[in-house]
Amino acid sequence: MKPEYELRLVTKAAHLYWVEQVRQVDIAARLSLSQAGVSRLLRRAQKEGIVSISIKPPEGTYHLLEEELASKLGLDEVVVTSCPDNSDNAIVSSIGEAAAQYLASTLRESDRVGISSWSSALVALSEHLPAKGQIKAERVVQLMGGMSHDRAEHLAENLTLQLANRLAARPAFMHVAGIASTSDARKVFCEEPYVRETMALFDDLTVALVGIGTLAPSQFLARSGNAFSDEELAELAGCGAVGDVCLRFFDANGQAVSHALDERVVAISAPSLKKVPRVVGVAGGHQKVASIRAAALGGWIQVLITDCFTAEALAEKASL
Amino acid sequence: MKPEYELRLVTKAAHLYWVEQVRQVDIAARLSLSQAGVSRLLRRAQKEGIVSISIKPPEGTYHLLEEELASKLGLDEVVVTSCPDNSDNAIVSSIGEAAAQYLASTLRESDRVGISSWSSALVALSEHLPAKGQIKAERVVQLMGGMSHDRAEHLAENLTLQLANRLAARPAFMHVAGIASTSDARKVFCEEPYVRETMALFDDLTVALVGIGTLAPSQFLARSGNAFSDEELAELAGCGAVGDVCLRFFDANGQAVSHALDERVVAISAPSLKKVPRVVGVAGGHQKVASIRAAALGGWIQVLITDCFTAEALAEKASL
DNA sequence: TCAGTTAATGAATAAATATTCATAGCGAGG
DNA sequence: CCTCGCTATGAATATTTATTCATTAACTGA
Repeated sequence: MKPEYELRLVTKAAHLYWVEQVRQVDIAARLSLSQAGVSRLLRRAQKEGIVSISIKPPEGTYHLLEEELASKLGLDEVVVTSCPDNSDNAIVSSIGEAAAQYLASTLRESDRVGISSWSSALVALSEHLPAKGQIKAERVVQLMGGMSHDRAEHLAENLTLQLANRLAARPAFMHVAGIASTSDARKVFCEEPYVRETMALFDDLTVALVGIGTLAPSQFLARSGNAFSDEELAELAGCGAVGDVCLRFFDANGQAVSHALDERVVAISAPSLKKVPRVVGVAGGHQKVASIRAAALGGWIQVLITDCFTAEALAEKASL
Repeated sequence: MKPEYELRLVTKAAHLYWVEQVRQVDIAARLSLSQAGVSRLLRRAQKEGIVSISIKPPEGTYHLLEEELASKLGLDEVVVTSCPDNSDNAIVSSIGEAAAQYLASTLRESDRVGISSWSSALVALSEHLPAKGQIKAERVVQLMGGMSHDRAEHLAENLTLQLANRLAARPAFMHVAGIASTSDARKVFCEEPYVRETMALFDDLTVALVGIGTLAPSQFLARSGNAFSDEELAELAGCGAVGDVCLRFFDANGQAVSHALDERVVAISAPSLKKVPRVVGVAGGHQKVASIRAAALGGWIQVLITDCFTAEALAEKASL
């Protein structure tokens, strides 16, 4: 058959199928060939680029950026939220809400959820979950100690509790400070029955919700009074550390930085954290770009929820 | 659920499905919903115009023009061929070839094919059919008399014979002139056994291949010596006739023009012609635009095969 | 608060599409 | 002229997608 007429058939079939929405059997009848033949014509039309299918993302969605980040950072999924401006307030609120949506649509009743604390984004997440519990989980497990020693904020416990309530899940608390004064003190903490019980759940989690920290303690964290000192931070920086997840620090490529301070942290261990099937990092802000990138590259998180400004910066940085 | 996140899901599903070619079940798994849900998201994506599918016709194909003509002229199918220039030679050759392709891909072995003659495009059609007969028909039936009275060309018979040979079909000839000198003479012709036999087949055709004539006899037709005189043509024109199929004349809207000359034509009758399920008109050239349009509007043909220049002119005319 | 209505959901099923397989035509090389 | 391998084809089948249906959740107006 003349190639020109063949092309005409391909084009016609493509038009009928994709534009006029005609079924393949009907096209087959009209073109006097079998349905299998039409299927083949259509495959050819795709291969030869006669049809082009394009997705135009609605305002406020960023699927290309998400794809790009997921592939460049080796993540399973990236959610990029639109955000009115790049202030920390706006970012925290928008990614918190998105994270809530993400949880709402992916959480199963059988999930055992770990939660790191000291993150305003995670607080926002919890607050955006519907209070009426149609979204459920089995357990909500606090991943790091968080009790403030000089204020009665009990922030980490509060967050864990609130999340557990909203998810109609049984909570597991740490009830101790996240940073012990010495490694021996940490050992003592870990011997506490509460803590042992909770830590026993770490290897059985299905999801973890974590913030991603930078070396400079966030205002939030500083206010809690529960952070490393400037000297300690400087020492970590000297070892190449750029950020942390649950106070487990890593360098710019995500490689774990081992350091004596590690021994004072009362939290899920790096190996246990890496064994959690789905770690969801919720973070945004220009000061966090480097640590987010590192957390992703190092495999500390599988899912990233961030805002469009941070996402842009990450994409730019990743493409260098 | 927040409409923004919902949109994100729709977009994501659309991207995965149409760009990444992921199966709905796999998308469902990734998005944590059922396959039915994905199907619904995708439907929404189409409805809301998030996906746009466009067909870009390869060089030399004219599917939009074909669609337009088919709908405006009320035809089942239109084939528009590309054509190097708008000379009659180029047109006849290209539409002849296209018509051959069309026949090749739509003719069944059980088809009974009528053929009008006196048309250079039909000659080209026949010549472009592969001589080795993989395309077959049951019968090839001459629809009009065509024997020249002063030259031994036997053109119509030749065409019928050639077509029958190429289609491995049994031919049925008229063996008389297409225009009798008087209506009585026509009656005598029609009593001829040959003619009666052939005409008996007219009501049982499945396809007819016809040229479309203008009032000014074509050079081809004039040379055959078998045409109406200038006075007769003027008379027809006076009745509003603009063209003919098988010497059955019609006006600009395709309404049959009845006239005494009708009684002298030895050919398939207008009613019989209109009963043929699929009449394929093969014609092109700027002088034929009006008669092609009329033939289509009057329901004389169901399929039109023409060139891109004529098609453009038809589309322009039809949109007025 | 509660019945009545509407909308959303996924399992089951129906419909549509892709693939497999057996067959037939065609060209190249004996 | 024949045989081999290649391609093209449609019937049968497997896979994938759309729809139906029953259930549940959410919303509305007493």
